[in-house]
Amino acid sequence: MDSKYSAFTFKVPNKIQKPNHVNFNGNGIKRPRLDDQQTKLCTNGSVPAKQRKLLPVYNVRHRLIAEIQKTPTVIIIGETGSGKTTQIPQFMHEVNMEKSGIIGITQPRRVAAITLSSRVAEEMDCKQGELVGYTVRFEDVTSSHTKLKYLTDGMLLREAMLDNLLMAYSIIVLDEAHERTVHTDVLFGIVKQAQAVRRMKKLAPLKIIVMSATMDVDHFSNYFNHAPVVYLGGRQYPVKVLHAKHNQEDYVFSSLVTIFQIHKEAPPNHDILVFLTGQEEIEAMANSIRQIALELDGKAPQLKVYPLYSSLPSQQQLDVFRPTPVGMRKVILSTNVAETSVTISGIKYVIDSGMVKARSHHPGTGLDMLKVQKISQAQAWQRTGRAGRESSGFCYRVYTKQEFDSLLKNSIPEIQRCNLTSVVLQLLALGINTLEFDFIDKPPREAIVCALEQLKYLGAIETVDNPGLTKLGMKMAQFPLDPRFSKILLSANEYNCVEEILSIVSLLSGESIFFIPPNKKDKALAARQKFVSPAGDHITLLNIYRQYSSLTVKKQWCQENFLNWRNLHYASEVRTQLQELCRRCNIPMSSCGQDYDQVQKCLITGLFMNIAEIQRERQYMTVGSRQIVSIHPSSTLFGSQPPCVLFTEVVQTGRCYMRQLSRIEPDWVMDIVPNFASKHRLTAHVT
DNA sequence: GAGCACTGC
Repeated sequence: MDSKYSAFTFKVPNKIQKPNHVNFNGNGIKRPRLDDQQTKLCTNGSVPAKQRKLLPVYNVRHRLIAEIQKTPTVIIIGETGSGKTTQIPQFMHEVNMEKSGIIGITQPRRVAAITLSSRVAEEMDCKQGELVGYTVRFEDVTSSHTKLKYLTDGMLLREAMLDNLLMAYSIIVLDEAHERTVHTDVLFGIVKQAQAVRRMKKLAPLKIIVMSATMDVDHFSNYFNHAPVVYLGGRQYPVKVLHAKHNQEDYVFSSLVTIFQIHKEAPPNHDILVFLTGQEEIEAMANSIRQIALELDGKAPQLKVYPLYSSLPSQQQLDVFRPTPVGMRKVILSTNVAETSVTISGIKYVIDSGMVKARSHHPGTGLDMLKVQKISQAQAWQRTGRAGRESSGFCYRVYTKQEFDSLLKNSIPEIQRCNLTSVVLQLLALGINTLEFDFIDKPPREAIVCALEQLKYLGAIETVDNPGLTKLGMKMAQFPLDPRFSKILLSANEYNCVEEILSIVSLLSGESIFFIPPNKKDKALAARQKFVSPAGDHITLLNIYRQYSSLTVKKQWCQENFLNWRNLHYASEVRTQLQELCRRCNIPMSSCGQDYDQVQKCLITGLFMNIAEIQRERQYMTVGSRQIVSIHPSSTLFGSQPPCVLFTEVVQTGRCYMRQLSRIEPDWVMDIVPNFASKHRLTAHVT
């Protein structure tokens, strides 16, 4: 019970019986509708039917097609439920707009690409992979007959690296553009350039369709040379928005109080979705709710509480989707996974804490920060919309209208707050200097220069001022990895440990394989102890992977050992893919057996910028950027104090924590990267 | 001493 929320958990039952109430204003706050002055091609929106003909977009298909045919680029703004993503590609195909090419429709997420493709294949009465197909990592369900291809934006970016004019496509639809993922943002520039070059060279034209749910369309339109904008109505039910009347000091507490205000009055089976910021907060609130609900026994419907966050094992995530038993109420406590990635039916009430945990990158120090911060207005509306998917609903904002008005209109695009090393390398592979790239929103120049400097250190480019790719850099760009990991993999043969590095890099490039349930922490840690190596986290990961891959019945073993099967399985698929790429690069397989020093030395070839030396009791300083850092409590090295460590990343939460680390010898650094070591005066603890 | 938003190749 050492959680920072534990005190809170016990106070709540007393507090809640006092007249402690969050007052909400409900007077006429309406979602800003699409401007009625604009051409609105669609109005109808209430018929709940499966058939295509009843989708709002169907009635306007002729005008829509005419509009798309007129200009090379069109922006389509459509509300949820307009049917734009499934129908518009079909309409275009019906009039053979793609001619001899194909229609590519990008999605930010894998599942979306797969499910959309399967729905459209069904509607067109064909098998997936024939006329309609999809391409995501590890899965290419397309054939030479495929005309409608749903794919992740990252996948299209990979394809652009083989052909930057994207000649296979005659139409590219960039869907969910408002999400502004790094990949979508880069694609904006790539397709815009491909379209211009194809026109200039008199090649087959490329039509671009940008689909978004945002109202802020001028930005997109201006970027694409004032492309026309088409508006589509949706089929969203009205949601009544209520704001807190007074400022709330504690969004967690206010959310909790609001849950019970609703619970005491709302009819059973009206489910509640609460947006919070992270695992610990969610689990703590789940406990509070369960305790309070006990005291309400008989006075309100029975409550079922479901935490929801992405590191939850799949089975527990699936529980959320089971229909609520009659006479009961479901309360789902979710991170922002429920904003876009996961859709739950039956939600009548949304409680919006107004907060989100977000990662931001600081180019100068190379540090990442994970900070709870205020959401944007667009995000607030996205959350609100989750209450109106099947019928009208309510959204309780645990913050005032004034606070809402003071929020940013849109979230800062990812490209302006992430590490750009990968992007810069990929653009270079496309022959583009990032400093000159036509971004819709430019990332800070400093961030680009830092990325170039890092690539120089890794040996991927000639110089920062003349960033031509080296032979090594070209190879690195082929790997779907952080450039530092690509470098490590490409060095592995020198250290005779390609097998081992393949495993470690695959595990590092996915999500955590450990699942530590808050109530069984001791058992989970004891289970992990069986794999722990004194060398640190990287070798511990290797130990786990070696055992995992030797087993035939893996799922049960994972469960017994508190390991996340889904993530381990994913890592094994990554590993297969990387192994194939190694084969194509003529890297022979090799293994160092138990000689783990080889593995550790190899890791230094890519992570030498991430070395820290002990300064005093439990306090470390990074060698390059001179930052004070500590060992993250999740590390197997937490508790020990090795003089010199190599880490995978630093994340600042409260303090700056190094995550995924290995103990190393300073001498190794001198040998492997002598220039770096002497430049930064590595203190080589001579004994 | 004390903590892990979310995607994606």
